[in-house]
Amino acid sequence: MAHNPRPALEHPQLDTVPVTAVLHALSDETRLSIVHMLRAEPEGRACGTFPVNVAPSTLSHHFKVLREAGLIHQEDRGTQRWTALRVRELDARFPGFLDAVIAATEVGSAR
Amino acid sequence: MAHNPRPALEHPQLDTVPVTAVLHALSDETRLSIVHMLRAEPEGRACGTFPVNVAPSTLSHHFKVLREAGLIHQEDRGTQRWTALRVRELDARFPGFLDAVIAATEVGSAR
DNA sequence: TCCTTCTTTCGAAAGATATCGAATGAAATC
DNA sequence: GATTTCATTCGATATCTTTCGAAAGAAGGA
Repeated sequence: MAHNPRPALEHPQLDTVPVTAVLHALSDETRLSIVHMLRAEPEGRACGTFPVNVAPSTLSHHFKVLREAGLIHQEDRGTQRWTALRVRELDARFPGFLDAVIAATEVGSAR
Repeated sequence: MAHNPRPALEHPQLDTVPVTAVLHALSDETRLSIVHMLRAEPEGRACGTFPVNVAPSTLSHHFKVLREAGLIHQEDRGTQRWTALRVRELDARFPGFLDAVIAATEVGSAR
């Protein structure tokens, strides 16, 4: 059997993403912590390197939600998948939003 | 039988509300539209006067979610319940957040 | 007191979500 | 080609959400 190459990942244009989808994507603790980490690393990082307390399959699910909400960009690099925040596009589409969320999380007595 | 007075409504301190709860509260279209309307009316308005497409019991549920997330304040006035956005407190706790969400909704090709 | 108005609670149903383990797939290396 | 690594999909489950209609409760006015 011939090997099929990995399917291209879909990244929606931010214009087409409902604001509610973005808010929903961020309303989960695990996902919010991922966004928070990515905010501090503009280069991004590999999926498996996030220190989260869920199984790999669950983590994969969360990445899918984040990607489909337009929050992250992912690309394959060898056996790993590189993940980065779509900072510029997000700032353009939702001015001030990302910063406000990050700031709110940092103050965060409560997450 | 003596009539019991209406129970006092609980309004959490914003310090104690997880950011994720706020995000979740806003991630529903109906609730987001309510917040949007309230943003334009600092005095607030009566529960029943919101032009939304859900049954009264459903609307009541949404108000509860918004209230418990610290987004709105409610008080009884006669037979009606007056609802207002907790703008000042929200701006203090989550600087820039409310404005960013409202702005994002207004641009809103997609909600 | 009776009736109307406003809103909530209750019970129930349908749908979405987070979670995991096992199996699968692709890339790189041996 | 075989093996290892990285990440996903699948199937299953438990929980949470949204939604409604019916019933109940409180306030105010007739």
